[in-house]
Amino acid sequence: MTETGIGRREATVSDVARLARVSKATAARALGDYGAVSDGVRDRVQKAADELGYRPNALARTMSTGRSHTLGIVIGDIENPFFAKATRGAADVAAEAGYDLILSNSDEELAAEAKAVAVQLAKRVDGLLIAPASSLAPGNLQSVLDARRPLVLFDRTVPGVEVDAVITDNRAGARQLTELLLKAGHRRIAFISTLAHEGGFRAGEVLSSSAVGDRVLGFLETLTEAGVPHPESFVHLNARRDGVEVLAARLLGGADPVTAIIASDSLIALAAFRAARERSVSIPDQLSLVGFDDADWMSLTTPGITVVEQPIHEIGAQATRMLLRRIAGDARPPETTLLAQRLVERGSVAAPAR
Amino acid sequence: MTETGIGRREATVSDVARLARVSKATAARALGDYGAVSDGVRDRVQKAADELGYRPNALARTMSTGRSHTLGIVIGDIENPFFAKATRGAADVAAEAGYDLILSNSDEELAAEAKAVAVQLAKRVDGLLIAPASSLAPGNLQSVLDARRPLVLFDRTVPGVEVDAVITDNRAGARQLTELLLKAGHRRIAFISTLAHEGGFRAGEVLSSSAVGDRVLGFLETLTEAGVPHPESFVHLNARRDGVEVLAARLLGGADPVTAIIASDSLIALAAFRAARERSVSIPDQLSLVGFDDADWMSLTTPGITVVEQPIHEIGAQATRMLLRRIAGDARPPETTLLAQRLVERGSVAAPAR
DNA sequence: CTGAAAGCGCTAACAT
DNA sequence: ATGTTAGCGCTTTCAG
Repeated sequence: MTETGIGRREATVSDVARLARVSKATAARALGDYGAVSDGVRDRVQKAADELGYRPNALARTMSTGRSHTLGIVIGDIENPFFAKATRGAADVAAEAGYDLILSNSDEELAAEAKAVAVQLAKRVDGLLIAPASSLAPGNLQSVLDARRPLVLFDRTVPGVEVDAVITDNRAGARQLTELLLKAGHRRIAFISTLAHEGGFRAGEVLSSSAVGDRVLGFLETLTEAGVPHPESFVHLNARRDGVEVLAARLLGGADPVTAIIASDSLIALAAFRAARERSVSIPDQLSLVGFDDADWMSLTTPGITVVEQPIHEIGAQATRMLLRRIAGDARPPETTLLAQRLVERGSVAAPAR
Repeated sequence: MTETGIGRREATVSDVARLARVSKATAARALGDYGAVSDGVRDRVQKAADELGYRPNALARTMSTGRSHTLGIVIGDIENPFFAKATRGAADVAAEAGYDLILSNSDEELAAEAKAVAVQLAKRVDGLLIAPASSLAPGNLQSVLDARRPLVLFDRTVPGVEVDAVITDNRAGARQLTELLLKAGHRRIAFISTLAHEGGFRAGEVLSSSAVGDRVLGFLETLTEAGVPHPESFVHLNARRDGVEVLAARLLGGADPVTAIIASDSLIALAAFRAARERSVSIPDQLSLVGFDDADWMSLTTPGITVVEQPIHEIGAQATRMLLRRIAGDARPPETTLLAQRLVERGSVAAPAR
C-alpha cells in the first residue's frame, strides 16, 4: 500500500513487528524469509509491512551479516567502448546473482584508482573487479588484498600480485596482425598506443599495461623473426588521446613514411583513419590500417577495417563469475584465464605502394 | 603501515581508541575529522590507526548519519554510447562531490527498472538518476518519491511525475532534420526508432519515451506544415535492435521506397547505413540519411552523416548537479532543464533520385 | 577537550 | 514457532 503523510521516517522492522503484534525477530524472519515462521504470522507481518510501506535497509543488514551484495568495478573510462562492454558483461552476471556494481573511472591514473579503491573498500563491497591503471605498481591492488577482499583483474595482469585475472591473448593477436601485414609486403609498420610512457620505447622494456606490453611483444618478435631491423623504432607509445591524429599524420608524412599502422584500440584506429582521410592518403592503397577490437562502425567505413577481436563482454562476465566464486569461498590458487582473440579480415590491408 | 597477520578482522574505531588510550568517541572524532580534538591526541590516534591498518566502515557511518554519499543511476544499457557518455558526465560530478555511483541497466524494461530502484533504495542511496524506461508508467518513480529520496530524470520526462529532469530539445532537433530533408526535396521520409510500441503508429498517440515522442512530434508537424499527406505512415517504431537493418532494407526496396531516413539514435543510423551499403543504395544519391546523436565514427564514413548532436555528457552532469542540490536540501519546485540540440551538417543529404 | 552511553536497523545466538 | 538479548561500527547527545 502506498504511504502518505509528511515527515515520517522510514518504517523499520520494529514498526512492522509492533503493528503485527509479534517480536522484532519474528517480523525480521518473516520479512527476510529466513528461519521459521508460521503461515499465519507470515501473512500478518506481510500485511503490516505493506501497510507501513516498509522498505528493508540493506545497509543494516550488511552491518550484521557482513555481506553487502555489492561489487566494486574500477575501469579506465566508461566512455571507452571496451570498458562499457566489459562493464555490461560484469553487470549482467552480477545482477543475475543478486549483486550490484559500484562504478569508478580511474582515467588510468594511479591516484584516482587509489581513491576509488579506498572508497569501495570503505563501502564494504564484497569484492572488486579492477582493470589496473598500471601493471607496474601493485600498491592499489595490495591494499584490497590487505583488506582481505576478493579481487579479480581484467584486461591486464600485474606481475607479482597473486590474484585471478581474465585477459586475452594479446601477443598472439599482435602476431596475427603483424604477420598479415608482413605477408602483404610491409616493412615499415607503426604500432600506436596511448599508453602512458616516459621517453621513447626501448627494446625489452616492461610497459605499464601488460596488455599493450604483450601486443608490443608479439609485434616485435614477429618483425624480428622476419628480419626487420630495429623494429622497436616502430613502437609509438604515450600518444595523447587527442594527439593520435597528429602522430598518425606525422608518420604518414616525412621522409620515410610508414606503410602500415597497427592501432592498439578502436579509438586509435578511428583517429588514424581520420588522419589518413584528411591527408588524402588512401586506405589500403597507400596505407594499411589494422587494429585491436572490433568496433561496430569498422564494417561501415570504406574500406572496412581488419582487426583482431576480443570477447569483451565475456571478459567482464568471466571476471565476475570468478569473483563471485571467490566470494563464495573458493580458495584454490589464483588463476589467470586467457581468452582467444580472433582475426576479422576486411579491406584495410593491401600491398604497400612501392 | 601495512598490516600482516592472518585471520584478523578489520580494525575498528574501538581498536584504534584502545591502542591510542583514548575513548571511542575521541578516536572517532580524530579519525572522522569532526568535533574538537587536541593536536597531541589527534596524532596519537592517527598513529594507532596507521599501525592497525584502520579502514573506516562507510556503512556504519551511513547507519548513524543517514547519508550514504552514494547515488543510484539507472539507464537503459551502458553499452549504448548515449548512456555511457551521460553516465560519465554523472560520475564526474559525483566523484567531484565525493559521491559514488551504483549502476543498473534496465534494458528499458519496467520490471528490471523496478527491481533496480528497489535495490538502490534498500541500499539507501542519497538520490537517484533515472532515464525512465517508460514515460507512461510512473510507478517506479513514484516509489522513489514515496521513499522521499531525491530523484532527477534525464533524457526523458514522465508527465504527471513532478520531479526535476534534464532533457534536450528533441522537437526542435527533429524539425531541423526534417526541414533539411524537405528543403532538399524529399517527401518520403522514414523515421526509425527502436522504441517499444504496440501496433502501428497512429497520429496523436503518446509514446512511451518522451524523447522519441518529441522527435516524432517535430517530424510530423514539420511534414504536415509542408503539406505532406499522412506523414504518420512514415513513423516506424518498435524496430528490434537487430532488426533495424531488415526494416531499413524493406523501406528501401518495395514499390514506393523512401528517399530519406531519420535515425532516432546512432545505433540505428549505423544499421541503416549498413543496410544501404549492403543493398548498394548509395548515400546520398539514392538515400539521404540523418539522425540523432553525433557518434565519433560519423565523420569517417563516406559520406559523413548529418546529425543533430546533443550535449550528452552535460545531460548527465547537469542532472547530477541538480540531484546534489536537492540532496543538499534545495526545496524549490521541480524544474526541467532543456538543453539545445545542434545541427552538424555533413554529406549524407542530397536531393532525391527522381 | 574528552568520555560514557545511547542509538541507527538489522541479524544471530540463545532461550523458551 | 516465537521472543530476548546482544551485537555490527560508527556518530551523537550529554556530562564533566
